[in-house]
Amino acid sequence: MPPAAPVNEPSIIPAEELERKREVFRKFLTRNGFRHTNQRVAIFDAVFRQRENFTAEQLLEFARRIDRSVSRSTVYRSLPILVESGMVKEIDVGKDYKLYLPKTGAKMEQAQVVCLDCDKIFHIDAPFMEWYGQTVSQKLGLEPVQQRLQVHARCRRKDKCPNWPG
Amino acid sequence: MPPAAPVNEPSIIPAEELERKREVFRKFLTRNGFRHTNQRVAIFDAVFRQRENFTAEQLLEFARRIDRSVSRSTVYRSLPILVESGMVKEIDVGKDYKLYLPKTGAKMEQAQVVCLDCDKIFHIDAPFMEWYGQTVSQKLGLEPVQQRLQVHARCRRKDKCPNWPG
DNA sequence: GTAAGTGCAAAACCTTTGCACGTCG
DNA sequence: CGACGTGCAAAGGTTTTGCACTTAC
Repeated sequence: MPPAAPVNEPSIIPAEELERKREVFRKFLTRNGFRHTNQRVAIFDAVFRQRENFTAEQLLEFARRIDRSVSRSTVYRSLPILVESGMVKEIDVGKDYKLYLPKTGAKMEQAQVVCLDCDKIFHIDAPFMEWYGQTVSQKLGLEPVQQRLQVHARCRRKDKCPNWPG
Repeated sequence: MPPAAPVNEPSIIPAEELERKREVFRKFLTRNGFRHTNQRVAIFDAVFRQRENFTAEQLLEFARRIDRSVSRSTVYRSLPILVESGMVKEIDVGKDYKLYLPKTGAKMEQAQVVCLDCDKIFHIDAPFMEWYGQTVSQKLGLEPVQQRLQVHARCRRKDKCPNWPG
């Protein structure tokens, strides 16, 4: 059961910063031979109106509020580009859908604490993670690409969960 | 593209130890109100003939060599029981299928290093992982259930990968 | 005997893809 | 114009489920 649709909130990011990010994205597209389409911009904007992590399906709904013509295919085809651009983070916590998150600022590596009762995800800095990935990979003669540290936990009683809505 | 079918190797485990494990499993079933069926035993035996991690589909094939009547449904319905019994470990490395592994002896927490080029998975002791999960969960008022640390890396040239077949 | 287990095939679910049309550059 | 992008619907691939039949206890 994927998370319900998010509420359409105004961007957390100051207008000027958003504009700057849009410009970075535009340059990324051009530089890599991608085209600058209305749909991609709508999806991009939808991403940066989020303050929580969201699913592809949620992003579709959100982007459609900005541009009705955005289709599911385009969302799914755009997400890898957004991730590749480094402006969006993709998280896989072992559920059957992936989660996405706008990258604001230069964040360091983070671990996720996933509450199995209320599905809330906490993001926690884990600076040692990168070091660990490098060390271990090197020992095996491999080249580290990415690492992830996830803790699955329970709040037991939903109303006691620090992040339970309400 | 899921891994190819495994080769049917004899059990790594000494016959007597396997017998003992079978008994533990039998008791687990009885104690929890599950029934002791031929199919479950065949699946159990199939698991403990493996020395590498395997998919549900591979397990089906393997179990069928022991008991032709084993069906896909039964494999998928048995795996959660095997995992719950603590005798089989389930690993999710972000591919679209889960991996399973017989638990031999009392292993400590392990991290996985996943080679993105050859799909090989290395299991590495990471004793600090449990400590980390507890510490972080406690800070959030949650009860830790499980944690996982995964490093995704590349061997770049397949023939150079320490685990590339051949 | 009766509740639990099983096999089969269909369904579920997110994600990907083929194809014809649209549009950016 | 010509290649890249898009929408739609159908396909993909693993895992789950409904149902009628078996079987363990």
